[in-house]
Amino acid sequence: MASISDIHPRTMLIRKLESMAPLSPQERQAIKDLPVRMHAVNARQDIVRDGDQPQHCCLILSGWACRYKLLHEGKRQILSFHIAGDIPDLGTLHIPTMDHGLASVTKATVGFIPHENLRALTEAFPRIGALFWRATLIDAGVFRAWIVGMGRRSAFERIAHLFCEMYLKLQMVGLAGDHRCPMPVTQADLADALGLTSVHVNRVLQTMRGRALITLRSSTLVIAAWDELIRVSEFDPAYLQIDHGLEPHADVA
Amino acid sequence: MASISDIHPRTMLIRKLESMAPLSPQERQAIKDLPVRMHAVNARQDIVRDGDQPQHCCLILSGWACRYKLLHEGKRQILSFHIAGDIPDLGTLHIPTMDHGLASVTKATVGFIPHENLRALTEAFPRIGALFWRATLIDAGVFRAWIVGMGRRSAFERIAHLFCEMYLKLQMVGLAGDHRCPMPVTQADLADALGLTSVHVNRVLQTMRGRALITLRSSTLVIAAWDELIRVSEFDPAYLQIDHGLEPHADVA
DNA sequence: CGCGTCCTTGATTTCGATCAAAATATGTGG
DNA sequence: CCACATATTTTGATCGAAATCAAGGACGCG
Repeated sequence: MASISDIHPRTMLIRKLESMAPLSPQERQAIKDLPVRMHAVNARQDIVRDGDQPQHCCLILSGWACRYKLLHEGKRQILSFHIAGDIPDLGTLHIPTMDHGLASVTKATVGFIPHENLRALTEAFPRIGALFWRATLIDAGVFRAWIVGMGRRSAFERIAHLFCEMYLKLQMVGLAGDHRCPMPVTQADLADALGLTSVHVNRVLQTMRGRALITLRSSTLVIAAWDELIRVSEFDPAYLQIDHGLEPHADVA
Repeated sequence: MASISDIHPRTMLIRKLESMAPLSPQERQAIKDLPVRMHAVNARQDIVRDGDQPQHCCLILSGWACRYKLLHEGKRQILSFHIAGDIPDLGTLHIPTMDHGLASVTKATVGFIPHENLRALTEAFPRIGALFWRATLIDAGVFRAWIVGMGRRSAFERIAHLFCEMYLKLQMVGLAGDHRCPMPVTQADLADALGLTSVHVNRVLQTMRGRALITLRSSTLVIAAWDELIRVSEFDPAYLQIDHGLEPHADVA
């Protein structure tokens, strides 16, 4: 039974950054010294609102979150999904006003870290600053992948592509494996993420199940035919910058 | 008659950065000292290819460029348009392998700046590093705006939105004004940028002309009904981070 | 002035949207 | 643990925006 106190927020951050590049003991310590204000949020709650000028960044510790934008007549576009280890609003360090909202998808735990401490951290340890920058660049790569999907892929291909993407993202932080991962989103959420309607998402999912490509029940996705999903969606994981075979380089002060 | 030698590459960069934040004399000087290798490219030529690992960044000095991704059966998705002052591949400083291509749209002049010099610059002047980071964050905001458009806007609204976006981007660097700007793209380019077909773009443009919203002839866009275009496309310029309160571009010699 | 690129037009098709309602989960308080 | 309320998924019928296919026509440009 996980409770807030079981989550070690700074460890989560260290693990995430070390999946990109090794950290020195001093860097690790500086991260451990960051003040993090823990916060539990219910499903479907705003964490940061469109137009806000937050003075802290939000580290996701458990659950899923999403960025979104609301349009006229209740239309919504989800811009990205975020999982443990992500800091979706890192950009507020340099762009003060949010041009979109950040909300929980599921019940979630988030840690708020004041801008001033993050700034002090990146000033004291420019390599950490570079990793933060790199994280936002990877996010941008995901945005580009979504643009490609929305512009040039069918509904079927888009859904398949998103499943591959989320599976790998979850796998990176140890939350997926064996072609099985959490997928705690409604079909309406998927629709809002992929530029479709929930009715159509439903029909495509049935096709996928019918072809025995996936199962998706009680918020768990099982990808029965990984290669096939990769193939039909032309999924190339390069943009996720998964750093396999990361041997710890001892040097680089 | 502008020739390569008339373009002052470092001045372009200084002007761009100063549109985001004022620079100190030392910072300006360091930028002036950057080595820039000038290069003229014809229309529709690759500048950086998908999969490349460039050792330099590309500063656009004149003309238009675009990022793009190719898919099966010749499908293409344009991911962004870039104009003078942009460094579309700044991200290669921290993400070595390109996950998309960069090509000229028109004849263009570009300046290549070695990574090592840019890295030295950002190490010596962290504030410039922050501005570079900020520039990539603004790019990400544009990606998000495109996602919203492709997901939830009609063809008409998408085209209108893009026109507003490009007009303001051009205005920021002094290349547009009076609701008139260059728009040197084919209808097929627009289609590939917006997830449409050129046939449909053509028909929507005719509708726009018919309603006297725009004229678009010989690569020049005139927006006859700015407010109307803004309204129908729900265009909110916030994501472009246009910093009013600094006069547009007092010439920096 | 000829040729390739780009734009335009028409006819037809299709993928996904829309509208409406039923069936099934999920959750909550008593 | 059940009963009720709410949210989500599923199904069916119809519609519509944009794609596709196919030809002409216009224009820059060398």
